[in-house]
Amino acid sequence: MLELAILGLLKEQALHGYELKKRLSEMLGPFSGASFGSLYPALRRLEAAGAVEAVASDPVARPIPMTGSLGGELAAFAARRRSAAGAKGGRTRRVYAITSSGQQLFEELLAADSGSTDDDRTFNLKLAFARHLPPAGRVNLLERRRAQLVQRLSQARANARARRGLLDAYSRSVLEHCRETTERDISWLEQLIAAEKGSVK
Amino acid sequence: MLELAILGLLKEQALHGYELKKRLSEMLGPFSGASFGSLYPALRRLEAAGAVEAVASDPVARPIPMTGSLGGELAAFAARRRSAAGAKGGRTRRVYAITSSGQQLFEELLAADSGSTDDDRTFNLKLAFARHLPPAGRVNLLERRRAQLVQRLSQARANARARRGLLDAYSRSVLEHCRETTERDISWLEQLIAAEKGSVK
DNA sequence: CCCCGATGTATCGATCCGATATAACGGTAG
DNA sequence: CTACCGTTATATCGGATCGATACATCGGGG
Repeated sequence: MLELAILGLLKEQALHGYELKKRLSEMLGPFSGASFGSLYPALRRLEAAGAVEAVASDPVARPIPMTGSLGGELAAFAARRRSAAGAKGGRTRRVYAITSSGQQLFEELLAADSGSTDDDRTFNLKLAFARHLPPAGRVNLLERRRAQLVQRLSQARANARARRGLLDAYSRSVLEHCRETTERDISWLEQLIAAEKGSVK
Repeated sequence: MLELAILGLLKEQALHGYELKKRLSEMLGPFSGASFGSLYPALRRLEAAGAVEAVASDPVARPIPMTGSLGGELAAFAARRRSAAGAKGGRTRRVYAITSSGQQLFEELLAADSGSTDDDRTFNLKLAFARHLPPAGRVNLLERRRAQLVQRLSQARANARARRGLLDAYSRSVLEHCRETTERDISWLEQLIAAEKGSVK
């Protein structure tokens, strides 16, 4: 859910699309579900829903080039002209800020269960924003994830028993590596859960 | 690339959509990029491209219910009637087999480089089919993947240095866990590469 | 001065996903 | 026997995402 990621970042400060994407990429690694082709439509959706609003078509928003006030006014004029002309691309920044209804939407999305259909990426995203969750919500998120991985693991094991011998070495290697990764994920989660409960106590 | 997965499975034996999905799910875990909403369109694409062909609208393809030849003929008739009526859903199996041009397409997709835009799932898929690759192709695949992960890792580290202190404990935990997972992936790859080179020698 | 690379917004087509509809079959409870 | 239910099976829809590409502006170096 890209919306959640966007709202979470805008919650801290108003940003424009390009910067948003950079932060997203470095926050979730390269597998963030963030590309311009999905980011800009998502921003439009959020804007249409009233969850975010454009705060300033601030042209480049950089310390004024100190050639007197004239420079600033010219830049502003140029921005207006570009905006009015329906410029199809270009460098004029569109800075978005979160609204109060966006804040609310963020809370809802963060706490949403989605009935175990929570993607791997969605979980990482939610955990990265766990600071905005109440302690009970954090534990809940971690426990749900843990249950999901445990189930996935037992299913993988049952499957491995059923098909032992039918697969070649490469397939088996992939499967086993996945199994190990899942096991490590689970023990990571258990550490986090323990830490969470320890801090509450 | 779902096409690659489908062709790889059909290479071993002719299958229908439902079975294809089951094998896909247990082959790549639950993150196989396989859902009916993408599987059936992919089959249609492959059929249109001549890479696969329907071999029999075999109704349930089960040992004939031993009531003489009549049972079989009735079933075949029912299947023909259903097929002609343009049935919108239902249980009539559509079994697909790979064609020689499909074999060729499979080789191409498996060996394709895609200029480092290879997804995590795509890599796992290709590795699972590495048996169909020449030894040099296997090493190439593994080395490419390793280079990709090494780059991802160094980027993540540079990023961590830059933003140290700006992130809360949850974000940092996610990031660090990702880093560890990537490191393990790399050492796994290095094992595979060593094994591959050892077996060649 | 002019081109190059980084910054920035935007869109297109293709693909993939989750939900849902449709339908036939096997078994079992009444 | 039938009425229902869970599994098997194909198919489609709308929406989300992706990768590629286009367009536009700015700063800096040759």
